[in-house]
Amino acid sequence: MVFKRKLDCVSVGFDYPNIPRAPRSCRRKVFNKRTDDDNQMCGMDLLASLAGKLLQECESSSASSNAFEGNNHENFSKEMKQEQEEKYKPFKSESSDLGNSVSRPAYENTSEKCVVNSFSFPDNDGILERTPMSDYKKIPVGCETNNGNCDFHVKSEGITGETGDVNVNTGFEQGEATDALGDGGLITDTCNLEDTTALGVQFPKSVCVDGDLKLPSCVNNGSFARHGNHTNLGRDDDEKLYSYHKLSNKFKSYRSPTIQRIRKSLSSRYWKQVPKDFGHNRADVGVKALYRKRRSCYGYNAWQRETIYKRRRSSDRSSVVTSDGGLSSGSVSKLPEKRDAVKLSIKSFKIPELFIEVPETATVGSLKRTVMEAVSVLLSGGIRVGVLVHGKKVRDDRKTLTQTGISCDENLSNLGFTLEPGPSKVPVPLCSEDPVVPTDPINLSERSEASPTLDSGIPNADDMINSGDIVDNNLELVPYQSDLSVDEHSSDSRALVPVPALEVKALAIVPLNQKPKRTELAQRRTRRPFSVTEVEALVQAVEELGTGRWRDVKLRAFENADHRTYVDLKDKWKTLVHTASISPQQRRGEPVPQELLDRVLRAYGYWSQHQGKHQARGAPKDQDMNRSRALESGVSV
DNA sequence: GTTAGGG
DNA sequence: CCCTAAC
Repeated sequence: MVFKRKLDCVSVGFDYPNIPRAPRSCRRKVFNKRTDDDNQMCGMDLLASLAGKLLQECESSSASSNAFEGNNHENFSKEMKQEQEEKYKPFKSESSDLGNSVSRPAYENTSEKCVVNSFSFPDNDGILERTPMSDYKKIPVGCETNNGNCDFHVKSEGITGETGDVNVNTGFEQGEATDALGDGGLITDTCNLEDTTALGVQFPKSVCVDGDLKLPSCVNNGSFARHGNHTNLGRDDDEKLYSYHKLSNKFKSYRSPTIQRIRKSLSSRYWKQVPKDFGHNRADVGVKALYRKRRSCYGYNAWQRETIYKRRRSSDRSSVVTSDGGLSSGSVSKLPEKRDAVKLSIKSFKIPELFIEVPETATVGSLKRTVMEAVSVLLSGGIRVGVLVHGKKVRDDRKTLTQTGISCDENLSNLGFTLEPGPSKVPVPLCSEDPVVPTDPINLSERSEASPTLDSGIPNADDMINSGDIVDNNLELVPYQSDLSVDEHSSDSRALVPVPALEVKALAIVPLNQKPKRTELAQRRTRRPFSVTEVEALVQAVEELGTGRWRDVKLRAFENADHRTYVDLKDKWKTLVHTASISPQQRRGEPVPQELLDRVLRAYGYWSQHQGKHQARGAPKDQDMNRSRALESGVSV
């Protein structure tokens, strides 16, 4: 089903900069609530805050794509339009001429759809091995010709201009991990590719290793010696991914259904879990309902933090065990002598496919930020690592590697890792609103996994299924819940769309009789300041439609901007009127051109006086607007 | 579901 | 941006 939806999504011709709603991880609330106990989690905070910051930038940037081509003749006098055209020539020049046709956003049919099949994580030790890359910032983006013809790198921040092969070295024998993705921050970059597919973005081999897992068998390689104590043990970062769908010609954004979690069993590092929305992202739920629902389902944050903390302690304990198991606490020189040490190198992890959609007019920067946001959210949303031995998932985290059959004596090619949606240990969302509470038996297995005491390591349903999907050392992400959806676990590795089934599963754990504490659960949407372009579109729409038809305004000027509700538009208009009424010195935020503010006042004055009178017919004449404005300001005309 | 207005 | 009353 998911796969099918994905195809639908790709084929549907909707085109709006697919700026996903901000991840909950960016929310201030979370950070404010943090206690001292969370100090250790600052790494995740950094990432989250970075994501938030990028998101804002992304928004302002991408907003430029919200080019409203207001060539609608319904309402405006020619003078007005000419004036506007004069003032927005640069803007209009990029827009298709829609003539007298129904007003359509100029970005229609001009957006880029990219499917990011995978992301390569930066090399943990990339600082040493990174190879310089040439500048690839300017990329030709053509919807028809080069669709998807782009590539994304995940780079460590501060190493601008460089990237490198993705290498996640994993050493079970060490304690402290180095988070290549965490503390240093992430940036994305793009470059062109020589080869693309219709649906997917391919990655140059130098960057994407296509999930190959190289497992040097017990080799005291230079890499290990070099990194010493800093060898990575894996990560505890959480991942989340986006997929964007539009159904019924309406754009829908699916938010991180595939919330996944990497768990590292040995590292003492811990990434703070960022609030995320499990659930309610089912395809059969309308966007609005989806939003509404989500807002009421965030009660698990505190709970989740607690859980994380507990898990971290558990993790630490595990680490100790490992250390006791023969590994001195960090003396690198000793390690090669340890016969029972297991060294393996994970060449790359493949991040699940991401749908990225940006308009052609979007800047490369906004593209980067869009991808960055998706990746950041993915990383923050929860992902976990599964270990496969001989294609069979090892569920018991308490088993030693030896017990599991992982040792240098064994053929490590039998060892595999999977990235799985994390929230199998779904904290119980305090959401009881959704009546859909499937009682899938799989949930039981998931629940048992959440409870270590019940974890017997006995293969269960998802074991079988996953082992069927991932039998080799391929690290491609396979939706952990692929078993719940019929069609998507085809061999197509691209079928890694966030799986709505995950939501079902998450919901399945929702207790029925728990009333949501709305005040605690509600989290604000991330603030997304209106760009000048958006303001212009809004002003124009209001000029044409008046101030009492926000739904129409929405449909006319922001139909494809799902993150702008008509309430948002109404609110923005309210603030615009206020802004226009105060002195420029008192204004904050991105300055709105005075010309626009003048138009705001003009329209405001006019529609204040013509409430409803002309609404059915349309906008006032320019002269009327001027007269109205003059009237309001007490100036005779 | 929309609109209007206070927070 | 949220919430809610009113329609």
